[in-house]
Amino acid sequence: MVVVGKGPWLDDDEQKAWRSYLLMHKTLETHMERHLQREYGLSKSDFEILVNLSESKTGRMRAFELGRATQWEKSRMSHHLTRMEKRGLIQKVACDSRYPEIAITAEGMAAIEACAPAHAARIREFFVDVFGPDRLAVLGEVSDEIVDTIRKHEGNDCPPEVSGNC
Amino acid sequence: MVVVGKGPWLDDDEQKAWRSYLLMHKTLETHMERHLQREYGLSKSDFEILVNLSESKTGRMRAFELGRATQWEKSRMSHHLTRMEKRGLIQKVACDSRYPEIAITAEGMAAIEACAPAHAARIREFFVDVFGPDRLAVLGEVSDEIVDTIRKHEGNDCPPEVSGNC
DNA sequence: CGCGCTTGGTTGATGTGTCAACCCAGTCGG
DNA sequence: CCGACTGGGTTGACACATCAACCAAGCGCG
Repeated sequence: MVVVGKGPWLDDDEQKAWRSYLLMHKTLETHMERHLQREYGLSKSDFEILVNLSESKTGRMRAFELGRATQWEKSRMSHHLTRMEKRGLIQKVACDSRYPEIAITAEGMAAIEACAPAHAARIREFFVDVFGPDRLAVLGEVSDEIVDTIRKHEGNDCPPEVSGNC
Repeated sequence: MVVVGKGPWLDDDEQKAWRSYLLMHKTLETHMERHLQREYGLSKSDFEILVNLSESKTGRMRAFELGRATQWEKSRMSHHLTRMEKRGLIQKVACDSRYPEIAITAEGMAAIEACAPAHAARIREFFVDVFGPDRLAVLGEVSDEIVDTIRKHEGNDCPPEVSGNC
């Protein structure tokens, strides 16, 4: 069924590993998201924003800083921040006349502090501990290599566009 | 900043590996999806469906078989198949009086055959070759272990619900 | 028979992501 | 000073995912 040899095709082992990986990621992601949503009413996106804000010294960041940290497109950021503000998790505060800062609210802080321990515990249980230290270290290395490879490749396609959504 | 010790918290190395992994996955997924979308007009979801249909002997499957293969919720499947039919990639054909079969159309077949080589080449370039055979084999093993771990855990929570959307 | 349960599937409301277009304040070259 | 360009951000239309509710066979069993 699978064409072998010199072509771009994957051989059976490669195919199998790739599909195992895809299934693993989907299973893990679904599990984590459902947990976050059902127990704490936060989506993965909410969580990402709140983590970044809560880890910053001041609890405030500009939208484009969040964009750099999360790798989201700016329109997604804008939409999601609007929704989060409506739910009281963050607040847009005007500061330097033009371009508001995004501030985490007490409610937002409470939400992330409530869910963080359980979230971390799940990462440990289903990911970190199953890998174990050695294999986990290897994964970290390969992950960075892959990101570099893709970045380098995309750099070739569109050199000038840096932080826009190339 | 990070609480260490016996708690659920991740230590620095673990945190770093986990975040590298997340970034890698997002970068890779975004790259693959954009490629598929821009060059071939297919979403990742379209691709998944078409792969399954094109790999089946008859080019036809029931919706719930596709659901088993893709791990999608049934409503997502229904919505997406409706949209794909509207675009001419698949067709719902009535057969056993009740419950249509999903058949890949000539157009759908052409679409996936057109994009498959380039898609496989990208998986090879950015994933398989960066890992290399040894590390890739390890990843495959760990992935299966993780899926087992999560499945076992979820089995504890909700034993009777098998294929529904527990 | 008739009641209820399960299975496969659809529907609609709502929340979320993406794309393209736009806005507005600097800024830089003339 | 004026026009073009850039960077940060918003908007609207649309594609997509999720949830809960529903529908319609078929099955089991009293």
